[in-house]
Amino acid sequence: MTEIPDRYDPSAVEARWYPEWEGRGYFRAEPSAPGKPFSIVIPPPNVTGSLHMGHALNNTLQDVLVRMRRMDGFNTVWVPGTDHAGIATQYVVERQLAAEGKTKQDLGREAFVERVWRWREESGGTIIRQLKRLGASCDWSRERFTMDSGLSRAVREVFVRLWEEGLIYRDDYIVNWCPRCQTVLADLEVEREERDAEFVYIKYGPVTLGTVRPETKLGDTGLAVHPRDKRYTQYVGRTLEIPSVDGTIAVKVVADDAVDPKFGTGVIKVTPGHDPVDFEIGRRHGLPVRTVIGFDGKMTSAAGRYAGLDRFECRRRIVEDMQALGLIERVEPYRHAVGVCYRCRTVVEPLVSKQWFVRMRPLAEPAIKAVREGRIRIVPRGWAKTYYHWMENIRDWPISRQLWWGHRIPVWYCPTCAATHVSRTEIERCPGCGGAVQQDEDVLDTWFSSGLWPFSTLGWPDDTPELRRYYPTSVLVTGFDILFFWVARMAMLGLRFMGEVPFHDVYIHALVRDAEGQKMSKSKGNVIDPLVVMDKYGTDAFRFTLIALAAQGRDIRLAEERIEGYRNFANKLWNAARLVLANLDGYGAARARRTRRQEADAWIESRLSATIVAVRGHLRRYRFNDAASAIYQFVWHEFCDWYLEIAKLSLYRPENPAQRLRTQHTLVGVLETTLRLLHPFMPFITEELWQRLPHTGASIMVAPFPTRAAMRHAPEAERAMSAVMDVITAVRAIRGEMRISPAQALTVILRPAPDAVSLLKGHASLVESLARGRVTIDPTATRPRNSALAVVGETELYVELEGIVDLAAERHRLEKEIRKVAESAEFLRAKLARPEFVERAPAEIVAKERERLGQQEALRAKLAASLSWIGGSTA
RNA sequence: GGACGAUUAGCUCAGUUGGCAGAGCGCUGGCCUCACAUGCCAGAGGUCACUGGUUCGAGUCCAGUAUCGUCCA
Repeated sequence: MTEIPDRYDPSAVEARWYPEWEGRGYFRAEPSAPGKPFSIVIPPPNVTGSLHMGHALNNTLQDVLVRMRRMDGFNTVWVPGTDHAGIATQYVVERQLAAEGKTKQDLGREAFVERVWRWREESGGTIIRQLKRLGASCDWSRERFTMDSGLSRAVREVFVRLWEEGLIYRDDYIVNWCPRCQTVLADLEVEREERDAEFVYIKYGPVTLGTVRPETKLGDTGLAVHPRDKRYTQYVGRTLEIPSVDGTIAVKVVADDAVDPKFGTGVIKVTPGHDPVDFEIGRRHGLPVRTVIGFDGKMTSAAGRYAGLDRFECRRRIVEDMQALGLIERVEPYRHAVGVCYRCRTVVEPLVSKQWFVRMRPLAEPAIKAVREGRIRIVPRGWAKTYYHWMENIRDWPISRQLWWGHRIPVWYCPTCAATHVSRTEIERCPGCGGAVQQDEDVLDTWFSSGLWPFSTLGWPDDTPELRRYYPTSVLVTGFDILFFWVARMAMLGLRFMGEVPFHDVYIHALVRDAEGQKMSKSKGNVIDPLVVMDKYGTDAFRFTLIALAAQGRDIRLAEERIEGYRNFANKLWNAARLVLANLDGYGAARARRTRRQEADAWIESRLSATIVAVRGHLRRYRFNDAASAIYQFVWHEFCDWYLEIAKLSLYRPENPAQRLRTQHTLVGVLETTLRLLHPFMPFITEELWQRLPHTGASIMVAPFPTRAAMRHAPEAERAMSAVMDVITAVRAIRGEMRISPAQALTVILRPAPDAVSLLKGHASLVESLARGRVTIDPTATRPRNSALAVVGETELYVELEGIVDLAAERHRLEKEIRKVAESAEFLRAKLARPEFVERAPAEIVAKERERLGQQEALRAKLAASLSWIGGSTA
C-alpha cells in the first residue's frame, strides 16, 4: 500500500498519541471506580534532575506493569512526583547566585527559599516532561512534590509523633560534615573515593605510629593498642607527655578491641573529635573531645599556631614541622578510600555537633519481620539478605541538615525559660513563659519526607478514599542503590504510621552501565542520553531494549547495537502490519467467521496462545526480559517468518475466496491481539497500528490485555505444522548447502510414512511455494539417481540434482550429516550401556533415551545407504 | 579485612524443579523472492573459569582455588 511508508517513523506517531491519551483521561485514577486496585508510587526523581538511563529503565518497567494491569481491568493508579532534594537543589541555586556574585547569606533565609521555589517553578518540570516523552502513563493530576503543603503536613505529623513516642532525640555526636555544603550528611550520603595519600610514621614518645591524617594530631587525647598486644601492655593506663610541634601534649594510653595489632605499628592515636572510630573509643574510655578543625574546614583556635589554616594546608605544614623536629620516622605512599560528599565530592570531615536523631531499632524490627514473613516480597530474593544485614546492624539516623531548603524542624526554643517545644503548628510565644521563641535553624533530611511517600502522596494524615483504596501499594520498582536510603525507611515508617506495609512487592532492578561495564557518569563522559536515543531510534525501540536487557540480578550493559536491533524489530512489526493492511480488500469479519480454519490458522493462533501465557507468566514474576523475548520470538520468527509467508499463498493466489477470507481473518485477529500483548512494552507503534486495523474500542490503551482464552490452544495443529515446516526447512537446507540459486526451482519427491501421507498432501502447495520446487508425494517412491536425500522424522525426501549440481557436493553434505548423527547415537549408546543409568534413572527418562537412540540409528542407516547409493564410502 | 555477586559462542548476555547448551549482535555462503536490505534463506562457532565432591546423570547442587566486580568496614 503506497500510503503507508515502508519505514516506521516514530517521531510523528509518538508526538501524536501521548497528548491524545492524556487528554482523554486514560491515565487518571478514580478511587470509587470498580476493579481490584493496582497502585504504584513512582520513586520520585530529584526535582533538579533530568532523565538518565536509570530513570528510563525504572519508569519503563513501571509503565509496563501499570499498562498491563490497566488493560486487565484493574483500578490502576500510578502516582508521580518529585523530591525536593535538599542538598542538590540548594547547591544548584547557590551556584546561580555565585554567578551573580552573591551568596545565600546576602539574600537571607526567607528570600533564598523564595528564590529556590522560583527556580523550581521555572526549571523543576524538566524530568516530568521527559517522563512523558518516555510514554509513562502516570496520573499527572496526582503529581506530588515533597515540599507540597500536604506532604509537609505529613512530615511534621510524623516528626511530632516520633518525638512523643520517644523515638526522636537530640544529642552530641560525631557526624559526617561537608565543609562545602555546610551540613551534616548521613553515613549513606558519604561515598568512598580512592585517593593517593601519605602514610606518615610519627615518633610518638616511646612508640611509633602511622597515620594519614597528621593534622589531627593536634586533637589527640589518647593512644590505643590492642588489649592482647604484649608489645605495649606496659603503657596501658598511663598518661604520656608527648613532645610535639607545639610543645607537649598529654595522651592517655588505653586498650581497645577496635585496634588491629597487625596494621601499621599496632598503635593508633585517638582523636575523638575528628574520627568516628576514635569517638567511640573515646566514649568507652572517657577521653575528652578536642576539636581542632572547624565547620569551615579550617583549623580552630585550639590548634594553636596552626589556627586559621585550611585542614589540608595544615597537614602539609605539620609534616614539615615535625620533619624539622625529627619526629617523623618515615613516609610511605598509601592509597585509600576517603569519604566524600555524594553531592559535591568534597572530603567529608567527621565533627562532633548537636544533631537530631531517630532511634532506628524499634522501627527496624517490624520492618525486618514484614520481609521475613513475606508481607513484603523482595524480588529478586537475593536482595533480602542485604536488607536484613543492614537492618539488623542499623544505626540511629541523623535527620537534621544544616540547609535552608527543606522541611524546617518543628522545634522551638525559648531563650527565656530554656524550654524546648515540639509542635505541629507554628509557635511564636513560649507556652510556658510567654516569651518569644526561636525555631530550630535546621531542616530535615530529604529522605525523611520521601520515606513517607507511599502514604503522604495518598493524603495521609487525613483518612482519604485514595488511602483506603490504594494503600498498601502493589509494587515498588527501584534500583538497589536506594534500598537503604529509601525502601527500608518507607517500610519502617509505613508500618509505624499506617500499621501496614507500604508495598506488597519490591522489584529491584539493575544498574545501567555503558557497553564496557562502567557506571555512566558525567565526569567519565560515557553517558548515553536517553533523549538522544529516543530521537534516534524511537521511544518504543528504546523501551524494548531496556526491558529485554532487564534480566534479574545483573547489571545492564547498554550498547547501541542492541537498540538498533530493536528499532529493526519495530520496523519489522510495522511492515508486517503493512502487508496485512494492504490485503484487506473484501474482508468482513462476520462472513469470515463462517469459513473453515486451516491448519496454519490453527497453528499460529495456538502459538500466540502459548505466547500470551508465557508473557503473562513472566510478567507476574517480574521476568521482563523473558517476556520481551517471548513476544519478539513470536512476532518475528513465527508470525513474520512463517505465517505471513503462508498467508501470501491464499492472499495472492487464492484457490478459493473462502480461504482468502479466512486468512484475512486470522491475520487481523492474530495481529490485533499481538498488538495488545505488545502494547505495555511498545505503547506508541502498537496504538498507531491498532487504530488502522479493524478493532473495537477507542484506544488500545484501554482495550483488554490478551488472556489465554483469546486464542485456542491446538496441539494437534502445532505438531502437524511443525512436521510440514521441517520438510520445508530440509529442502531449503539442501539448497543452501549445495549453493543452489533460489531462482532455480527444484524437483522434490516426498516419501512419507503412511500416517503422514494426507498431512503432506494437504500441504504440498505450501512446501512447493516456501521451498521453491515441484513436489511429488509418493509413499512407494524410490530414490532417483543423482538426488540429495534428507530424512525428516519418518519421511524421506529426495531432491533431484541432475543437471543442477554435481554429486560430490551431496556426498560431502551426507558425510557431515552422518558424522553428526553417529556422534549423537554413540553418546546415547554409551549412556544406555551403563547399568546404573538404566537401573536408577526414572523409567520415562530411560525410555525416552532408548527411543532417541532408535531414531538416531535409523537415521544413520538411511543416510549411510544414501551415501553408498550415490557412490560414496560410508566409512 | 568482611559480605554478596559474576565467570556459558568472537562480543553482550539468557538458561525457573539436575535429563543432548540458547538468544541478539558479529562472522561465512547465497539472495534486491510483489511487507520489510532496519530485509530473506542457509551455515559455522562452546572442555559452560579451574580442582574436587554428591548423583545413574551437573552449566545447574556442595566445598575449595583463581580472576573480575559491587557493597560494607
